[in-house]
Formats: sequence, structure tokens, C-alpha cells
Amino acid sequence: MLELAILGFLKEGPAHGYELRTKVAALTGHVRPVADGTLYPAIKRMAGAGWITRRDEPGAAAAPRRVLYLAEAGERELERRLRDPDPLDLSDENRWFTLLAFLRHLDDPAAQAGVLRRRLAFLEQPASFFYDGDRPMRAEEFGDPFRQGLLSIARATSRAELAWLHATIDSLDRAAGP
Amino acid sequence: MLELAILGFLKEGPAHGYELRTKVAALTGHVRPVADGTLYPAIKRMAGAGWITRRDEPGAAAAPRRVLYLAEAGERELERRLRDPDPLDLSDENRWFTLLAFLRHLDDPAAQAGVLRRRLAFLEQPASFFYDGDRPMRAEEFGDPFRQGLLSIARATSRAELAWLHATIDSLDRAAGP
DNA sequence: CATCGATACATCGGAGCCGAGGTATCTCGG
DNA sequence: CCGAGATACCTCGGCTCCGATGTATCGATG
Repeated sequence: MLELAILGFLKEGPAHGYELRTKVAALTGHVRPVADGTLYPAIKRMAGAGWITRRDEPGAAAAPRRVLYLAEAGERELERRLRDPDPLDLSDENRWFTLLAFLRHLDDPAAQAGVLRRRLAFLEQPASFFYDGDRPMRAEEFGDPFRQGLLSIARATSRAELAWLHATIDSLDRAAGP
Repeated sequence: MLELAILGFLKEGPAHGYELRTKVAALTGHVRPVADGTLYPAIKRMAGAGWITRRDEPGAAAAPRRVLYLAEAGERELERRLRDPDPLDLSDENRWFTLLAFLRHLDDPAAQAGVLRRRLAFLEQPASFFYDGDRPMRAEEFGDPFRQGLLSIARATSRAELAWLHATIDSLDRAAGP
């Protein structure tokens, strides 16, 4: 998830680590702030894989900045991850939203629509949160307000996203169509 | 997150591992299915910590079942985790929803309201997903539909939860109040 | 009566992530 | 001119998690 965010932001221009830290924190931080001990090892890892290149930037800043650029292998990796997402990227909200934030870098409406359709298929499979033996429970059945709230919030979220998915898939299809 | 779910479900009665697997998958599976390689080590870990006890159940099932019971230390651990949640449990959606599912086991409306208030405080801090340098961007500004969708879905979710939080805190306060 | 699928439990390697800590420089207020 | 705070980078230990793989039994299907 972090790696995708780094690839996506670097696609929009070079940045140094601390700058990425701010951007990633803004994007995913409303849910889970990124720790330095997560970010910098990720950068190192990705540089080792050849996805990004580092150049030392002299002067200017307080501490020596190491500017990060997306390498060609990194572009390919980003494209690959967007076009054919890991199953977890489609089911886990955090990962999915991260993917969504960079889906615009996939320069192909048909492929974009394909990704949205896969998320749609996931969202449309009926989910019951609680069971009484084999029987799925309905919200009205559990007396406590917490599980009722849980269900109603989850449903509101789901409705909002489903509506958006349908509308966006339609418009992408029109853009890709004959 | 998994441990909290296991503690919570066992609070509602004993179960064997495979049964837990189903319940946990129903609760968190809409987002992130649980793998056997995650569940069984967690059970082992928690048995080692003295939170749950295992008894072999003879006969009946195909394979030998090991029934799990919540031990006293486990009850205390559950109470502790609900009453004073880890910061990550308040920010990460997955973790938060799991916590919410078992908040009813905290037998104290004032404490429950306290937990909701902490989530409220987190949700109320303004979140901007994207920045143009230092300046937070508004949804209308980024042309691509994906980030617009991301923002509108996130806001719909946030609105739904905020409304529920306020209403529920009020009613808990009335229940706890004089 | 043999095979397949579901039930049920378990282990292993590898990976990402968190939290805490550490280093160094620059700027600004007192 | 001194110290506090922001900037900027990095490492380490420990934990949880994933995915693959393995074992064994029961019931139903053909």
C-alpha cells in the first residue's frame, strides 16, 4: 500500500523523502499515519529494486536531501499494480482508496473501467457481519446500538461507493467505446 | 485486530477454531478475509498468554476439535482493550469497526461514551487528502474523476458516522447520567 | 467402493509495519 | 549566543500478517 503511494506520487514529479512523508500522511493519514520506520525502509527497498533512483541535492535545506525520481522500472511497476491489482487492494478499504487515488495514471479508460468493475464485483457480494449459527442476522435483531451503528455506517458507505462506481464506469465506457 | 475479535467472540461463548474462522471472516471478511496462517498462530499465542484455554472435544466432528474458552485473564484483556483502545484502533477503519462490534461487552455506558468520544475527536480533525505544495486542494480542483470520487465517498462515510456518533453519545450520556 | 469436497488443525518462510531511538543541520526567539 | 524546534534521514527489534503447504477424517456422489 505504501509502495503504491510512493510510486504514484513520484509519477507526478520527483520528491525527497520528507516531502513524501507529508504527502503520504495526508492521503492515508486520516486512517493510519505513516511512520518513519515504515517510509524510509520502503524507499530503500524500492531503490534496491530499481524502481526509484536517488540523487543527493546539495545546499538549500537544513539536512542533506536525497531527491527521489521514478525510474523506468518503477513506471512499469506502477502500471502493473494499477492494471492488475492485488486482491487485497480491492477488498481492503485503505488499499483500495490508495489505488483509487492513482488510477488516473493508468492511461486507458477501458483498463480503468476494468479495475472499477472488479471492485464493484467485490462490493456487490452480499456481506453479513454477524451470524446466529448459519443464519445471517439483520440489523434490527441485535439489540445493542453499536452493531446497529456498525451496519448502518457500512451500508451508507457501500451505497455511496456503489452509486459512484456505476456512474463512473458508465462514463469511462462511453470514453472508451466506439 | 484479530486478537480483539477472538476475545470478543469468545466472550459470547466457547467456540472451536474453525468456527471462529467463519465468524471472524464474516465480521472482517468484507474487507480483509482472515487466513488460516493468521488465525491459528493467533490462537496459539493467546493460549500461551493465558487468555484462552483449549479443551479437546471427542467425537462428533470429522476432525478433532479443540474447543476454546475465554479465561479470566482474557476477560480482563478484552475489557482493557475496549476501555483504553490502542490509538490505531481509533484511526484505522478496520480496527475501529472491529472494536465497535464488541463495545457492548464494556458494561459501562460512561466508558462506552468515552471511547466514542475519542473516535469523534479523531474524525473531527479536518483531513485533506491532497496538497498543492502547502495548500490543501478541494475536490473541484483535481480534474480526474477518481480523486473526486475518493473524496466524495470518504465524506459520505464520515458524515454517516459523525451523525451516528453524536446521537449515540447523547443516548449513552442519558443512560449514565443522574 | 473410490474419489472428491468439506471439515479441522497446523507449520513455515517471508514480508510489511510500528514504535522508539538516534544523528545532524538550520533558524529563530529570548 | 544559546537552546528549542523544525527539517531531514536512518536503524533496530519485535510483531502481525499472508500465502503456500501439509495432514487427517468424515460424508456424499457416482
